[in-house]
Amino acid sequence: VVTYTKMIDLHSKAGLFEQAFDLYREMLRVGVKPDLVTLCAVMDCLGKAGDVVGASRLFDYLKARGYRPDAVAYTTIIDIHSKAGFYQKAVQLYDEMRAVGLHSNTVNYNSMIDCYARSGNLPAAVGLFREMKALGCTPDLQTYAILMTHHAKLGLLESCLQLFEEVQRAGLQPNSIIMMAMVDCFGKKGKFTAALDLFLQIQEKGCPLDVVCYTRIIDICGKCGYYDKAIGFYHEMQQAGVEPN
RNA sequence: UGGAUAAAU
Repeated sequence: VVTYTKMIDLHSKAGLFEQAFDLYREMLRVGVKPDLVTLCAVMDCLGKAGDVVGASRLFDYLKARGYRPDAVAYTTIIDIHSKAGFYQKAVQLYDEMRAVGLHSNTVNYNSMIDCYARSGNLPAAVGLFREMKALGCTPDLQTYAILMTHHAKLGLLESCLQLFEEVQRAGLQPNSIIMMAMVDCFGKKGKFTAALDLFLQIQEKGCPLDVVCYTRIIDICGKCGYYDKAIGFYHEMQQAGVEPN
């Protein structure tokens, strides 16, 4: 069962959904009984393949068959609904998780914080962030990345800066996602010089910049009217060995 | 030995 589960997961992560499902059918055919971990991997695969209904049905099925979903199983199905835009259903599943006595862990909080923020309820997202800290659940870099990204999208510079300070106070190493959220936020506020300065700092520090980072600085340059700089970064990107997509 | 969470256009 461990081998089949790992194989299903590997194919799913490689985007080979049909082959992942084939492996699941094969294990059933040869009489290997899937456990909760297997079903979780299959749910995740269904979700990534865009079949939210299928994932949801599998979750209901597994409960009906007597499997007891753990926090990972709930996070899997919650996140599938959240990413597909079914926020209410995600929150409903989150409530159910807590109702059955399961505790949120950092990953579960991260997923729910993102869910609330995506749904447009940033106060609820921040509320969960406070709750996790109050309950002794340590936010990680991803927690901050999620919060900073959403604050940046709304141009909430003060909050973004506060979160950035908190990252450093927590002794976490800001990565390019964290840094780019700050760049975005400056750009959103029309503080082009600050955005550009920070981006140059990231470059100087040798922080790995990928096509997403370059596309964002190009976009910011363009939106601020600095067309020459936009083209400049486009060339710089290629000189750095990053291919445009 | 296996499962869940973060950024652009």
